[in-house]
Amino acid sequence: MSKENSFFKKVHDVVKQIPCGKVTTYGEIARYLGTPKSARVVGWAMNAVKGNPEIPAHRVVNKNGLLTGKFHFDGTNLMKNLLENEGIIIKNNKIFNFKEVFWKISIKK
DNA sequence: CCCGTGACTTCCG
DNA sequence: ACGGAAGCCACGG
Repeated sequence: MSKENSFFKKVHDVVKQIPCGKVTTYGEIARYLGTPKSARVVGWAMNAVKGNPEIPAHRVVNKNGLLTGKFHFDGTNLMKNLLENEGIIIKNNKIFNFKEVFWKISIKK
């Protein structure tokens, strides 16, 4: 209950609302939450949700569109496979059409 | 309260 | 252009 207001919960909530075939960045999420310098915490929150199929953490990449968390899924091309499955082009662990699949966070509460 | 950790980001050389 | 280092914030112990 108390944790419902935690930074993690906010990150989880945002990531869960990422539309299919779209991706976003840690910094964008952090900035949306009001803490643009807490991008690392966002990534850390991803690790906390690792194993939750309801949270598409594979849709969250770094600012350069690089699949930095790829090694955290299973150490293989799982993350790449999931993204490609949504129509996202991955080139050398990086999103080729990053700007095309980039999702601007705009949640209405 | 202090310390360590981390899937980032930015600056400096 | 490339690589290394520092800064950053939140959480757990």
